[in-house]
Amino acid sequence: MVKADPAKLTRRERAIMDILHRRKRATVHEVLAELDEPPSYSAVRALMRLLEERGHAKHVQEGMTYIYSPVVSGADAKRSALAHVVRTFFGGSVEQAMAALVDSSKTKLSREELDRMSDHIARAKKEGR
Amino acid sequence: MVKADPAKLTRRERAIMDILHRRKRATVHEVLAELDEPPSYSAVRALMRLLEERGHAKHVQEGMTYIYSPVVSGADAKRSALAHVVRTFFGGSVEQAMAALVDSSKTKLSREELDRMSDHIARAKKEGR
DNA sequence: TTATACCTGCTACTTTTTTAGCAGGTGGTG
DNA sequence: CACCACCTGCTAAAAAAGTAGCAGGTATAA
Repeated sequence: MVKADPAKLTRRERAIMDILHRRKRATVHEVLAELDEPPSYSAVRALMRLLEERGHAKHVQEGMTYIYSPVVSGADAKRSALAHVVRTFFGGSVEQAMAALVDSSKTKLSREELDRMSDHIARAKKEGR
Repeated sequence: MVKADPAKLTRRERAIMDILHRRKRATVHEVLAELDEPPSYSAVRALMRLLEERGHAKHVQEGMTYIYSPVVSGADAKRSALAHVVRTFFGGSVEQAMAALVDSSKTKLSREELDRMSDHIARAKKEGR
């Protein structure tokens, strides 16, 4: 049932999909501009066509150009990407993952952000009861 | 300076490295057993040798067999994997990532876990102040 | 209309990845 | 010792990925 398994992506394909997820939507040129060691325009185009064919991306036409975006919804992509990291690097422990998340960026988190995070957890506690 | 950039991993290489990260250490057989659509024993062996050659993995010999493990420290790998997900799927917002983390597994998080998570945030607040 | 500057589709080629299997070594067991 | 059951190293070939460039279409402006 899972047609577009992200684990099956090629190196370049993965790089491109990451960009699409980051930007939500992008033209071939935009993708090309963000790629490391960028190949030719033509090569990127071919890959994006392939990604579409395999069900990872889709496009809409706007004027003459194609605007690509990921086919899995943002929410689903987020969930599965997080789940994969939690499973692979944190032995499945959400708690440990969260701790790492808070610590690794300690300096960058404002008081307000931390407050909102507390709230969020408090809410989860209440709902989960 | 970064010799072993995880973004440069091949599809199979990535799958193997994920297993190594998950298990911390593994023999060729153990890796083979966890691979989807497993290739031959020989193929896995070749890949693991390659991974080592390229600086992603290392091995120690135990008796007659090699035990492989990732070369980057667990802590570093965790950090960079999380950072990548946060950047790619959450526009760099740690807060949003955390919210997704809490929500996506709401049912599975025990009261105790949520409490410890709150504590962790509280501690970060104090330290960061 | 003609030229220019975009864009996509496609095909063929090169390079890298992925794979299998042979060669050879080590240790245990009868 | 001779045999069996493991293990790794290596080579070569198949398969997949990555790439370039030609063909052709559409809009815009002179």
